[in-house]
Amino acid sequence: MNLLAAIREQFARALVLLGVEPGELSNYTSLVLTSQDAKFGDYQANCAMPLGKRLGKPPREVAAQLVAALELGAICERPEIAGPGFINLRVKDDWLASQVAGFLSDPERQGVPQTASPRTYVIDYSSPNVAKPMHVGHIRSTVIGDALCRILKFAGHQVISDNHLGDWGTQFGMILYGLKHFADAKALNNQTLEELTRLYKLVNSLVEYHDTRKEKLPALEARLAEAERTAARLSAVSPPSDAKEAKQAAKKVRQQEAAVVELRSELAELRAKVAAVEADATLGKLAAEHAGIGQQVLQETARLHSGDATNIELWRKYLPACLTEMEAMYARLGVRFDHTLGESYYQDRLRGVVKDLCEKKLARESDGAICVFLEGHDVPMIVQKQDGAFLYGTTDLATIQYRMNHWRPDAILYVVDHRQSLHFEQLFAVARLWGYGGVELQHIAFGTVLGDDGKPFKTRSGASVGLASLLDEAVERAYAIVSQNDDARPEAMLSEVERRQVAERIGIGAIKYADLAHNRTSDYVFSYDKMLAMTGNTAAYMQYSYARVKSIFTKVIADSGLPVADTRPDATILLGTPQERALALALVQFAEALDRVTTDYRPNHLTAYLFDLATHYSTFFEHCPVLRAETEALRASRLALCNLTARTLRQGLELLGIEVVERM
RNA sequence: GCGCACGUAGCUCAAUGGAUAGAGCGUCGGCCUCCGAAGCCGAAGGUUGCUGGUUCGAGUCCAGCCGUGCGUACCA
Repeated sequence: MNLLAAIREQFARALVLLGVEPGELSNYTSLVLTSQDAKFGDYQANCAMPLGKRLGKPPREVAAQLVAALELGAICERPEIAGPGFINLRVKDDWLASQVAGFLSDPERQGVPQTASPRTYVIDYSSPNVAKPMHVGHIRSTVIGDALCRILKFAGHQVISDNHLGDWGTQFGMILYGLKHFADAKALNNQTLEELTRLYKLVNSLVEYHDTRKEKLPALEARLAEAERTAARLSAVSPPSDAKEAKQAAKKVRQQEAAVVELRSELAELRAKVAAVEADATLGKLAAEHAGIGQQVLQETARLHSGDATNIELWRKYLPACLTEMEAMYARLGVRFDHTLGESYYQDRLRGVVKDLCEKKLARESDGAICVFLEGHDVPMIVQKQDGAFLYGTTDLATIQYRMNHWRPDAILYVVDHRQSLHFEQLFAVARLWGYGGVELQHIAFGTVLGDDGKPFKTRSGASVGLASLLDEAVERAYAIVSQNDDARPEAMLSEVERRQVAERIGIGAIKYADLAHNRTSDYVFSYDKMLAMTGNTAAYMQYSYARVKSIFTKVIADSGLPVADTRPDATILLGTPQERALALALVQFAEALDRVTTDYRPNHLTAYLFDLATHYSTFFEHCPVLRAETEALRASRLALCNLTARTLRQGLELLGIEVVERM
């Protein structure tokens, strides 16, 4: 059971007796919380203060009435009223003990209830572009989305995971252009994917080159000139006599000068990039020969969309190589999807979407494009370009329509970079106007992965880091750590094969855990050293904690000679020390942690819980001898606590998509 | 310009409108003839960017300012 939920139910009953309307109950029951500080008990109810205000009675009096109306005797000690009207609750030791004992015969769920109101979720995550190698930016979407799928499913919801691949957009137009102009037939045959990647990168850099020369550089030069003029003007003005105004004016000058410096360095960077292309004999020649490449790429894309036979055939022929590569990556990450319906899947529905939007007067022509104008937005959502091509917004609308028709979900979650929040705001607004008001549409936004310098994580040369090499590096470092530790033992414990397996799990786990442990909405700094640290809130530490618990059972097996060293499901749990009690309470609160994750889709609540559980276990382990316990009954009880801790750690990590190791 | 995020210990980050804002790393001090010390026990470290407001109660909500990042009509 969910202890917090059970206590809240009791409070709901009591609140009704005090005259609170059923519709307002949750305003008050939501103020029943786990205590931040153990000295205030295990749970606290803070509802007497607002209720007292509402009823015009002293809060402490209301608290006393609530306490009198509560029927929590089976679960809690007599509630205490403290301060202005806090009601502090302490869970009874014997109730805790019997709950925990019950978990022993429930290895699948450890007392975590299935939700009473199951919903159907579609979770849209990962969604890489084909041919464009997956990079560090894809990891968060993939890892967070996968964890949310696992947790919602475990909670008893129906979950449909869908990988909405970018397999139909401009990036494939680049491949098409590359195939037609730069392909090496032999390489294309033998090393298809490598060649496609090469083509993508080549075309992309040429497009970038021309775009920079024609658009970005002039724009930046204009901005710089403007900034320089403003700076000159500001510094020419004589300072105002008023001290405060003078200070502000001086500050403006400083800011403007700083802006000029920044723009100059930006300009120098762009010029250097252009110069680098021109200095490269091959690249420079290609750039000169393909001056209109940007437009041409868009035309290739448009031709694909309009059903051009050649482009369709090339697309069919070369898409599979891209997909195979992705599947290998997902296999390594332990991520799977129920569906992989990419953008291409919806291409024949796009025309109909636009037509329908026009007929319903939601969309209209503007500057040659078909747009949906939305109240409160300066820019419209464009659903069809001047050249007739559709955009990802169009595809996203078609996708919503498809998902609603086929799966009838209660919620669709999009696990996508926060930079796309404007797009989703518009998409959801249009979807609601279009008739999909009943479904919960949520952008599960997350922050950028940064390097040590606080800027988006890149290699030293400025390229984005490929996902494969990222994983390799983490696993390599994990291997070094595992080997070093094992070598430091009097006698090595792990075989080479085992070391490799452990390193893979620790390395991949480290990356996933670091991602999940941070509040998803904020950016976070990527650091191998931090994520692979054996101390602190890391996957390695959690895995260590698990292995350490398991080692007790290894010892039991060795000593007793019994093949299975599990605890008896009928063991009695004894909670004679504060450490045992704290551990038992932590075990019971697993359900609450999962609940917190599902209410606002934040996996970091689960990592925080697991770290807390591991810490409670360490304290328990330090203070309470297990195998050398004073009595046989105490030994059985403590072994049971160890067993349940191991199970909860394993289960919790599994819900995050992280594998444990039995020893390391 | 407009819009959206964010600003918390030296660093990396938590915190559901609740009591004295918490962890880890780092620093300092204790604890291994004893189940994995990758640990435990303890100390130091904060005007939660600033100023107001709402509230019995604000890191959290509102307004204004300062700073950072991102986005802003035909890429995704």
